[in-house]
Amino acid sequence: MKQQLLTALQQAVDDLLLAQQVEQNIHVQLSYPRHAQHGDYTANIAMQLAPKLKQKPRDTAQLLLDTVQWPAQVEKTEIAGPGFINIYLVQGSEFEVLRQIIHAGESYGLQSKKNEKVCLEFVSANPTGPMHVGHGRGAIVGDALSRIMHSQGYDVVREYYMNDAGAQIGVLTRSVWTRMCQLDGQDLRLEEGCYPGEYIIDLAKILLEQQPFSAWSALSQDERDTQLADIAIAHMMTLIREDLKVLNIEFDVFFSEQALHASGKVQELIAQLRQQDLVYDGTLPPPKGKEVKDYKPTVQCLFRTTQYGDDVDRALQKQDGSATYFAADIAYHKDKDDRGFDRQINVWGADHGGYVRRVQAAMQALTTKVDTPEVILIQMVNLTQDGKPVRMSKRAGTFVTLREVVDAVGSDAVRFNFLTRRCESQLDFDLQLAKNQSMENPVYYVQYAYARISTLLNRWETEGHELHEIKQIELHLLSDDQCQDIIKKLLQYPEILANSATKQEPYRVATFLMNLASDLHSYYHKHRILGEAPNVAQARLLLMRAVAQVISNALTILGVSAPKSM
RNA sequence: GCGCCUGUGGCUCAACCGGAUAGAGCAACGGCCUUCUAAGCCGUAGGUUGCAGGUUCGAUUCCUGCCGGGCGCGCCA
Repeated sequence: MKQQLLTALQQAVDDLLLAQQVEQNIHVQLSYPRHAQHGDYTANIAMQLAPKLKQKPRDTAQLLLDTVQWPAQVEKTEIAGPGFINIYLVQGSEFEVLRQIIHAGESYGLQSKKNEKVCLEFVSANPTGPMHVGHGRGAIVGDALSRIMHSQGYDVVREYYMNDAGAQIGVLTRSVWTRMCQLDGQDLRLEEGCYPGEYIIDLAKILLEQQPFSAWSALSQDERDTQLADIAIAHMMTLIREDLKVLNIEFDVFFSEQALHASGKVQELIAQLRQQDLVYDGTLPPPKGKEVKDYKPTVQCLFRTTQYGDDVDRALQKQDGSATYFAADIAYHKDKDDRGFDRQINVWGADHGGYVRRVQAAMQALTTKVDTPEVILIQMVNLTQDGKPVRMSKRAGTFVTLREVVDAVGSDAVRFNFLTRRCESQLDFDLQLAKNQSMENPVYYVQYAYARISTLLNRWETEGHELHEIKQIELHLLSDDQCQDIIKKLLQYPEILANSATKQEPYRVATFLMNLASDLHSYYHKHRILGEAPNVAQARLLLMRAVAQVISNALTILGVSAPKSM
């Protein structure tokens, strides 16, 4: 419907521009007025057009209205306020959406295949310990986004980049080995910087069960480190996968940084860049913003990222000649491009904000694609306990695991809680509050609405009644304001979902659900359904079915369950 | 110092690509369960959208400057 209106109006605008010999393209937008008194749809086009035509907006609106060929469902139009064109549909045309929903069922809101391959990378937490609450936000947003984009026809691959190479793996093996030594009875202290968490001790025990300490210590240090690292990483990834699993999150691809190094692709890349004169040997200025004691200017292999908008050129090799994290990361993103993805989207924590530009710069140099990868920065989760801030750090061992929270309040509550806010806003998460007052979580508000409807439908059937086909139902019984509000929301759901995908903002779906649930609760309270005359009951049940369907569809897309009873 | 994000009732957040009268929840106060789930509903109170300019017919939204909060700024990852 909206599309038809747009087309009609656009035609009139184009004609008008042509007639007035204004060479400009302007595309019409229709929005839903906040107040019902302003019609079913409203257009602000006249106000945008008027200055270009040197007219008064209301006059322009009139000119447009004189020529528009509206579809038959348009009852009337009016010019209002400074020049809005308000459109009113024929009574009853709004019921079409109910027919659509009942007919489409689970697929209401979905879109057909777009033939666009998207690589969505998220979580990518270091395999050095279980996930903490901060990781959870990125995990949930990324997962929800993948579902939302999938629903809109994108071909989404969900990818986890395992940082299973580099210094933190050394720290991990050192930590484990120290614990193993301690378990063997040695009086050893955990070195500065090692991971103090309990989970390391668990791992140490597992390793000692595999073979006795004597066997481990018989190995050369290199050999031992390699073996320990392999097992430790595998173990940590298992933990992480389990943590994700309880949140209903799974990945298509786990991409290993180590494998990338081993394949020689990183060195290859550097060689290739050198050939293209994109790297050079130079010195970096000392870092700004904080005192650096041991800064020594050294000659390094640098990538000319400044040519693509970065602040300084970035090092690809450390002093010892090994590749930097950045070098591997470029190779990784290049690899994704080679794998044929049309788009790369990365969900990163805000602490990686400064890193975005250099990766994009590198990708621009390598592929000429601008804005690749697209990065969604998730702002930090400020964890508090009883109102007091808790610093989360794997190194300090002061973190609250994601698992702990999920076990306490459940996947649905955690997911929805993290999805109700925009990614750009910081999030306070009080552990105690989350556990105690989980009932306040808006997810229950939404699920409750669904459960109420389910009960109604269930009772209706157990009492031996049937649900009528939509053509038998007296739809005009759904003409009061409250019904109309609900129907309008149902109508807007596909657009909300589409916007949520294009803008990559899952919170829109969550917000929509809360609004719809609010309407439902209000309606439910005000109107009886089962006790009414059969024709009234049938009509209202139809509305209920449609609402339940949309709630269920939207919850599913957010990865949240829709229980039939609570 | 520079870059990114952010500032909306006491608190947590909405407001569709700039639209008409800025909306919810929590907290406060007052009501509603012999009837489909009170995890709910209805009402009252609470706002100069951080401040100052600018662009526009029109600004919470865009631009500039200031103020406040967060994150980041070597060869760590």
